[in-house]
This record gives sequence, C-alpha cells and structure tokens, in this order.
Amino acid sequence: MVLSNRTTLFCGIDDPAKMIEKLGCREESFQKDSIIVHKGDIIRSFAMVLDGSASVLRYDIEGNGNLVSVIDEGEIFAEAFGVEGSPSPVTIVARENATVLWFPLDKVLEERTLVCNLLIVSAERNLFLTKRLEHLSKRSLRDKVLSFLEEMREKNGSDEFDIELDRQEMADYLASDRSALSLVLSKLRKEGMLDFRKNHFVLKFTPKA
Amino acid sequence: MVLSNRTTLFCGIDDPAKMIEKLGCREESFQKDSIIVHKGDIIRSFAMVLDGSASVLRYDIEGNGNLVSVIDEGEIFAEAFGVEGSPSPVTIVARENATVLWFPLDKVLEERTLVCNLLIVSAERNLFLTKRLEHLSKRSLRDKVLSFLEEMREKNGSDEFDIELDRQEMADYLASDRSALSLVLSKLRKEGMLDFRKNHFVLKFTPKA
DNA sequence: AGTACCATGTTGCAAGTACAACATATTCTC
DNA sequence: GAGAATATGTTGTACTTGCAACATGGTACT
Repeated sequence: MVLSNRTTLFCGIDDPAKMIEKLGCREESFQKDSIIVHKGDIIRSFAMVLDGSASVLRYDIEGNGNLVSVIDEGEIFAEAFGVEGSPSPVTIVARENATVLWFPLDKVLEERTLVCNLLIVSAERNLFLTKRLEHLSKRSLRDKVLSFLEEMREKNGSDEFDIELDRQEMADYLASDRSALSLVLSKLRKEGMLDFRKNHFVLKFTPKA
Repeated sequence: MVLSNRTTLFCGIDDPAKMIEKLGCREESFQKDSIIVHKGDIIRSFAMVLDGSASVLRYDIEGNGNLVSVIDEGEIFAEAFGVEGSPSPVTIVARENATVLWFPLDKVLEERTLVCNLLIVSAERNLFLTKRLEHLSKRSLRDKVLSFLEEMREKNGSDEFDIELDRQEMADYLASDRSALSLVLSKLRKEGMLDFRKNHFVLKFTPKA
C-alpha cells in the first residue's frame, strides 16, 4: 500500500515515509487467522493496516466470537485503548495475510500535527459510534429503521438515496434479523411511508422536528 | 467550580487558569432550559461545564427529544463534532442555570499537552461508547443484561458488586423497558444464574472465554 | 436460454418484549 | 411509627421479533 498524505492521519505531513522513519515505527506481518492483539493486552501504540485486513472480535459469555468491525487497508486501529492505556477490550485477528505498521505513542504524542490528526480520527469514530448508538437505542426495529433512514437522508441531503449496505449488513448494523428487517420494510412500504428497491430508498415521511 | 490540574484535560498543566487566559477562552452563562448548542451548529470549539449541568438531546422523527447524556460540572462536551468540524448532531440545553467555558480549538491545537489530553478524553469516550454498543448489539434483552453485568464484573474484578444505575436507568441504558428488565432479572435469578437485591449483584455464571 | 447462485421477500410459529396496570417493598419525611 | 413518595416486582395482553423454511427475483456464468 502506498502511504499518502491524503489520509487523515498524514494530512499536512509532507513526507509520511520520513515521519514513519523518524517515529521508529515497525512493520509486522501476520498470517491469516493469527492474532494481532489479544484481549487484555496493553499496548502503548496504535496501528495502521498496510496490506490485507483485520477483524475486530469480541467474545461473549458463551465464548462465541462476534465481529465488531473490519479494518481495511489504510485504516488505523487500537488508537482508543492505546491512547487511553487500558487493556484491549477486543481481540484483533488477521482476516487474510496482513501487514500492519505500529506507531509508538510516546513518539507520536510529540508530533503536533500527528496528534491533531489522531484527534480528528478519534472524533470521527466517536461521531460514528454515537450515530449507531442513536439507532440502537430505539425500542423497536421499526424505529431503528426509521432512525437509520433519517440519518441517510440527512447525509445525502435528499429523500432519495442509495445505501451501501445490503439487507444482511443493514440488519447486523441495526442488531436484528434479516427477515424481520424485510418484514418491517415491507410494512412501511404498505403504509406509504417509503419506497425502495434493493438499496435504493425513497422516503415519503417528513421529520416533524 | 475550582479548576484543577487533576482533571484529565488539565493533567500536566501547571496553571490551568493561566492557560485558559492564554487561549482566550470565554465564559458564558445560560439560564435553565436555554439552548447552549443547537442541532446543526458548527462550532470550532469545545466546552467545559463550570457550574450547573447540561442535557444532550436528540430529536427523533416525531419531534420528541430523547436524552442522550447528562454533562455534569467539570466535564467537557462538544469535542467530537467541534474537532471534526461537522454540524452538531445534537441539541444541548442547560438543565439548570449553568456556566460553561468555551475553548477555541485553533488555539488549543497549538498546545501540545492540551491536545494530548483532549485525545485521551476522546479515547475514553470512545471506549465507553464501544462498550454500550457491545451490549446493545445483542439480539435479546437477556443477552444485553448478561453482557452488561459481565462488563461490571470485569470492571469491579469480582463476581459481587454494586451498580450505579437504578432499574429505570439500567433499562434506559440497555434501550428497553423497566418492567421487561425486571422480568428478565427475575428469570435469571430463578435459573440460578445470579442473585441481586436492588443495585447489588452477585454473578453465579462464568464466562467460558 | 439455461443453470446455478445469491440477495431479497414471505410465511408460520414460538418466544420475547413493550406497555399498562397493579402489587409489593423500600426509603424518606415528619 | 405513620404516611407519602419512590423503587422494584408481577401479571396480562397485544404486538414485535427471531428463527427456520420456503418463494421469488435478479445476476453471473456457460
């Protein structure tokens, strides 16, 4: 992967490669399914995926690993608990053969531009999490769906838009069942609240706020 | 309220008052129920509550204001969308007569220690949001409850602990109904999974992970 | 066009949940 | 301790959801 100063992290940094050198970052390769971060690890660094991708997993009480998120090439991870200095609440594994670049936080914190960029990344993630929480805190799937679609409308600035998620992903995002989601969507359509076809949606209700 | 360098934001800063002066922060007072931040506002700053407290509200499609969180004295707010430069997704109102201190971000970003501290605050909030999301993404209330209690166990390092929330707050936190929560708790007790009395809980199940 | 494959929609059913209303228990105040 | 106020537990009902199984529709490939 080519490092570019167009990514949020390197924004405003002339020569990312030089900066990486200066920070003493180290590259590490992982085989598919090997563990990058164990739950409970305390790491005083954060990382960027240079090649491949990684899965963030959380193990529930029954020992099942649940997928929390996927980290693709160029994205960074572990910055939250890295910065905070607390043990990792998640396990991170390589989805395929992958290479990651570790940034030592003590050095990073001395680079004003990098810290600012990291702060922006953190703030972005924060907003994203808040929005999802907003949807999930609705009591019914119907309200979750409406809340989600309302966000999409705001994001696109139009009553008509496409969404990136397929039904299964949308159901997962809203923490529900795919067929239950289909049911709710069909019902909303019958009621004339909206129309849709695959990932194309047209909203016919208006927010009263 | 007395500003102290024991708060996260001022950690490592000898003289917070002097720093505030240097940054050109301004104090602003709000009457109870007056709006501190309107939804949609773009603010290039963040704020700390000096006196009183504030509510973070989100208005849903039907125009109902839902309480997202409460900001108490000494806590900061608006740092996420302030830093990110995006319009506020929430409305923030004074719960009582309140005074807040605005920090201009352009100045703050020049202060290395402050930026690092802000990054830590953001990371902490991030972890908090992630945990709540973790609970809310469970499909059933039963699993949400178990997930929540598991977090409490980890946090307290013991099978026996008190929680800060009463039933109504716990139900809200888990995005469910109070009586439904009571029902689930009673059922879990009958099954011998746990025991409780008001906010005191004793877990009798073990995580298999 | 034919086939296979995948995404989406639909149905039936069992179980869980929201909501309301009431019962009991606890705490607070006097 | 009495009574009020608040918190928690319980019950009943209508509805929603999860789940499984199947139907339909679209897409890709040959």
